[in-house]
Amino acid sequence: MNRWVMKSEPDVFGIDDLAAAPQGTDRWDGVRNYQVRNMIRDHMRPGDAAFFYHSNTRPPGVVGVMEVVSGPYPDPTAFDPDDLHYDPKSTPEAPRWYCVDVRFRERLPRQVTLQELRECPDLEGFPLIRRGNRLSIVPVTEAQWAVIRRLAEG
DNA sequence: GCCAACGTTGGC
DNA sequence: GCCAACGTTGGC
Repeated sequence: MNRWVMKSEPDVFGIDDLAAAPQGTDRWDGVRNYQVRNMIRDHMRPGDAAFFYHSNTRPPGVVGVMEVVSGPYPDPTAFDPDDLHYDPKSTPEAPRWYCVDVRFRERLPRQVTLQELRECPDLEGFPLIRRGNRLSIVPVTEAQWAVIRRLAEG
């Protein structure tokens, strides 16, 4: 089982939106970065756990936990000319972009802010807190997962 | 709203 | 294959 942090802007799609979705499940689509695409396509599997991270908000940070509930499959939004994430270079025959379904598991007892993550000595080298990191999905080790969980307990 | 960081595009 | 221009992300 792999562990991840997945970022989304709460103004666009936040933890509350996921919790309110049917069965608490929704498609994590719209990824248009090759590094992130590769992580989804090659390493995400059903049963993986993921922190839900609110980006581009004040304060940014980890707010909840979800579970990957599908294998990777071609991102249908890439095929839809009316979609914001339409990419004519991706076709059903040769899909360029991938997505997974995720299910809401829980809200954390309290948000763990980016600042707290940065200030935590046990998280040194964690890619999420690297300056200039722009990947919307980041792998998390079991140890890092436990540290973040503990921070969320307050 | 600003701007640093970084990915992508396209001319050459 | 280099690199400048441009667009986007995302913290602040």
